[in-house]
Amino acid sequence: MRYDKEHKERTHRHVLSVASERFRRDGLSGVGVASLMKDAGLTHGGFYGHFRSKQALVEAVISEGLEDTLHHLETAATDIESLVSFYLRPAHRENRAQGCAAAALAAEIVRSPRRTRAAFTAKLTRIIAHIRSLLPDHSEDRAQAIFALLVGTLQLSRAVSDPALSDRMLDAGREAVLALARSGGKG
Amino acid sequence: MRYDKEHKERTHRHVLSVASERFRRDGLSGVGVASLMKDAGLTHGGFYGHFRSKQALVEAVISEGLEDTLHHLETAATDIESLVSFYLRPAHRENRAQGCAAAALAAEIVRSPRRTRAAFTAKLTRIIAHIRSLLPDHSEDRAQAIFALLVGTLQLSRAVSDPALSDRMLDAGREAVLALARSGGKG
DNA sequence: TGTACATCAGTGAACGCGCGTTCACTGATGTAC
DNA sequence: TGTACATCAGTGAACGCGCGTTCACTGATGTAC
Repeated sequence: MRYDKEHKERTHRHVLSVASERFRRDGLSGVGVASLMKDAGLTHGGFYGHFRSKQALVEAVISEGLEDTLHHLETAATDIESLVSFYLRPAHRENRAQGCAAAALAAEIVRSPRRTRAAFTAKLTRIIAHIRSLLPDHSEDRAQAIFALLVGTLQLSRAVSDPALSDRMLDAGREAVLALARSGGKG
Repeated sequence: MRYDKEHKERTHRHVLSVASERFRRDGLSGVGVASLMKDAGLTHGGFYGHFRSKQALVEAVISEGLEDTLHHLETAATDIESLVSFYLRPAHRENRAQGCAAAALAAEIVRSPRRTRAAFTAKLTRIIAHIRSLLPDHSEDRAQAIFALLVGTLQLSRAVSDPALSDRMLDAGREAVLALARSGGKG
């Protein structure tokens, strides 16, 4: 099976994309290499032709996943109202696999090696910078708090078993983000 | 080895307490039954004399852990300023094992069976009710948003690899919670 | 244009290991006589 | 008070399974002649 020049690169991206969805849905430790490669339509042995280890894949997924989230925010959210409606909409709560990587993976990133957390930090900084650009006073502190509020609200709304409470939390989160955007930071 | 009447109950509580710390530190799927029982000073076989399954332990830990968090908030936080200083202090960020169970376990609770999420929801409701009681307007929406902001801020501050950014996020979170408490909910 | 060969992405058996769970067993001690 | 026995919390070997990783191999096809 010899393939054309771009074949391997395409497969690499495909595995990365499948991994990105599976990790967000089932967690970093909830997805095995074999099951992941099966989902990608390949056998497990081929994995190591694309990534040095599972940890290397995790790192790549975190970079890719947050880059993705950043891209979504940049295109869908050109003002704070659309940001908050985009991020805290019920469809986002229901769709973990394609949703925000920070919200899905934060807890496991905490337990990851420094290198992985550095990759996360780099992307997070850019997401916060985008939010900052949407704020009337461009407050860095407020942008940080707003993203934390978005992530926390999405996570809790997903964890809760009562749909009415979950909906209400999304609404409360939306209102609170707008209040924070209005009130301005401390600096 | 026959023991006095309360011996088994004491062991049960001890295993639960060790599990509670280990789960918060290493995640629900990062702690095996054998390693957990070794930490508790016992052998793995004895586990099933105390819990029906690992999932049953997880449920118990979530209930216990959030009850604990509620208790801490009730005793340490009698106004919104002390709540926010208590929750977002650096020592809390550093001490996952004894810290807020909601922040440590939310991501994995999302993927847990309905029963487990119901246990979480029950305790979460009570935590929010306590925060609500500290707010000038007793706004339920604001209380929900404030807890989401606390959880999100703690998680992100733990995930980030840059200590200065992490400190700043705690500060920004504190300021934002106070702003939310002041500005009042939508209702 | 036709043939021989080198390439290399992907295959799948095998590795040692830890997982959750079961179960026949141990042995210290409370209780019955 | 002394002895025989029942109790039962805890032990540790064993189960089937999936984990991450390695490696000798396959075989379709681009390239050299």
